Amino acid sequence: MSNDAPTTEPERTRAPNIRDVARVAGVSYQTVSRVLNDSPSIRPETLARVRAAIDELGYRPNQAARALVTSRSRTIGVLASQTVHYGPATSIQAIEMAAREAGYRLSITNISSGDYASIKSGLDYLMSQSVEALVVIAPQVRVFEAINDLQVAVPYVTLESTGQNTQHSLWVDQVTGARLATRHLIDLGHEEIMHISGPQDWIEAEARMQGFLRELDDAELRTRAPILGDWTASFGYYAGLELLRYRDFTAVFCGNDQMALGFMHACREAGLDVPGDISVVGFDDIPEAAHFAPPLTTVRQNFAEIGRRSIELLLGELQGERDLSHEPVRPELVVRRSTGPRSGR
Amino acid sequence: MSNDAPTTEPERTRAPNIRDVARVAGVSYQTVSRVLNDSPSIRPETLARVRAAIDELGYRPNQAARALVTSRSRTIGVLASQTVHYGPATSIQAIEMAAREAGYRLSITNISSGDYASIKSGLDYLMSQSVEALVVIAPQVRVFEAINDLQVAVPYVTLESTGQNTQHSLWVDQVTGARLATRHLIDLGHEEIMHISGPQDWIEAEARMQGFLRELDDAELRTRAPILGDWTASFGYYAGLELLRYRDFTAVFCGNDQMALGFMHACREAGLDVPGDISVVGFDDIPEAAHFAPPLTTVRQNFAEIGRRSIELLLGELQGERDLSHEPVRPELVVRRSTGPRSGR
DNA sequence: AACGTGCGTGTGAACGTACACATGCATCCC
DNA sequence: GGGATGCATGTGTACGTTCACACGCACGTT
Repeated sequence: MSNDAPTTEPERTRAPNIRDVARVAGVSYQTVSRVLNDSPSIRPETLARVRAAIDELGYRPNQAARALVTSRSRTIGVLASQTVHYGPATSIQAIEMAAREAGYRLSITNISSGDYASIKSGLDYLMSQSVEALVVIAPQVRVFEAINDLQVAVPYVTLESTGQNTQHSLWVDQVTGARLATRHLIDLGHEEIMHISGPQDWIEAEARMQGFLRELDDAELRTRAPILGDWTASFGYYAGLELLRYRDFTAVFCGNDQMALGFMHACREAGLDVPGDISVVGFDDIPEAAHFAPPLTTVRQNFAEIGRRSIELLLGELQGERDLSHEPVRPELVVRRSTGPRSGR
Repeated sequence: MSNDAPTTEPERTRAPNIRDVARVAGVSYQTVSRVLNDSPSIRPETLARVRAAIDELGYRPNQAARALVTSRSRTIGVLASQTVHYGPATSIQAIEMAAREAGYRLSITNISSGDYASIKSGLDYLMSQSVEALVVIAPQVRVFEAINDLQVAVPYVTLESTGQNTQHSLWVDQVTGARLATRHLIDLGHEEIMHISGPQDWIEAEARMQGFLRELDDAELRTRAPILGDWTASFGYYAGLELLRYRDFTAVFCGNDQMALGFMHACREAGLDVPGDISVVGFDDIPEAAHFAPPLTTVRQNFAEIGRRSIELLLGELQGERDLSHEPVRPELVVRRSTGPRSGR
């Protein structure tokens, strides 16, 4: 009763810690810590002993303890929307790889709807993860409000398209991309050109629309109100059915490839030939675009590059770099078969 | 010199902790902890005071400290591949939402190539995050090896298609899905049917192929070696160009919608009509499939459901539930315009 | 009146790591 | 040969939280 034999079986199946490693290696735990953090002043022999002990025990540093004491979470937050689409998905994948390479992990949050409450709750969640930085791939207009309201104090990057707010944004020159697409249609002789845009609270959509309108303006062609879509093929289809009832245009510039696909579907149903009767241009160059019927002329964006650069920018800022200016990411026109000269009709 | 005035400005811009909250609320830190953990025995008045203090200070619990002391990371790992595709992306999104709802966060790792080293390193990374559970959306054959080699001790779920290994897998009845698709072609009178499958180390691809072969077998039709693809539209296109040189078949069942798209592209180039000359069936029902030319007959999978169920299963296992059997997720045939009766030729 | 019982709250550990500092020892220079 | 310098390693402490336990008090029971 007086002895509970406290020394027997003191270990459960607890994960080994830094002190266990030290004991096995015959050094102090601090030396082990030094090995883990690549301290320069370690004797090669000691280093080897510690390494051996780590392998023997299958030791893994406890990230929680490390985060606690350094007060660095080594986490980058991603506020995303529509991640099932090719563009965001590709960027996120590149972000994930770049972050992992730099020793950061990712915390991704999808906001289902684009309303303010949903954005705020997503942002709130990321903050509760104490992310060190933030990448926004979402409708940004409302995100900016939320970032202010929640007093987000970490560096963040959004994809911004006009090169104005270079402080927090990765400059993707979508205006030029849209101008390229529009110019291409104008060069083919089209004078009545429609635009089916993305949702207006996406800066990407807004910039593409601006590029479209400016290019038409420069060519002194008639501009008309773009249709506000939602990025989906279905929207492109139904918008097409509607628009083709009047058919007072000979070309369409779609805000992304999916909507272009839907639109071309509507053309087929209306008995119209693409590009014989109507030319169609998309945006993004998703891998499927080359296999649409007909293969789609579109504007290629290097989404992976965008993802990598985002992380580059954030990491720079985390390391206290001041000058965060950068070259814009430039899209590129890919001409395929969905565009042709304006029909003589 | 003797006084460094140690009491002045003791606080930097440190985040408030549980003790700061306690001080403001006039209670002990333990009481604050109880509020945070929804302890039942708290006087309503005290609760309100603590809540007010939390709001006033903008306090957020430190997850690292919490993880350290509870030795629970509240993280679920996702080992993924090809996340830019619709299916995985949709499942992951559902997983993310279900996990977040349950108070878990996600750690997603993409493996770029499917080789063993890459898988192992991805898995290793997830283990270093001390994930509590694991979802695998990747070529699984090699993943199983890696899981054994690394002695993964956490519950994990893979998408498995045959209902054999119900211990660790979510049963998605893709065999039946493939049989549905094949049956549909047979019912239309086709007797020479090709199959372009996914990569063989994906269990999904394997199961779809099995379903295809078995259904042909039951109908006593000739089976031939499927083409082993890589899920991409481009592969479907080039495979199509090759296959159509002989054209000793009247229907094709593709392992996913993208390959079907590419195949139909090849048909157009070869001057063949779908479904007039050749019927095509896909798999997955991506949102774009309804707008292909022609709209694609395919097998719908509820990817979101799969994602939710995965988490449900894992959470159950984490809470010590023993009986993890479940109903299989059943795919469903969606007949559109890419299939038709065998031509009389 | 003495006793257990429950509720609401407080006190002392412990989790595993990194940082600041201290120590022992060899080396160097004048 | 003695002090300064550098290297390799060890000791205390803090990070913010939860858990096990202890405490005081009001209540009902014996």
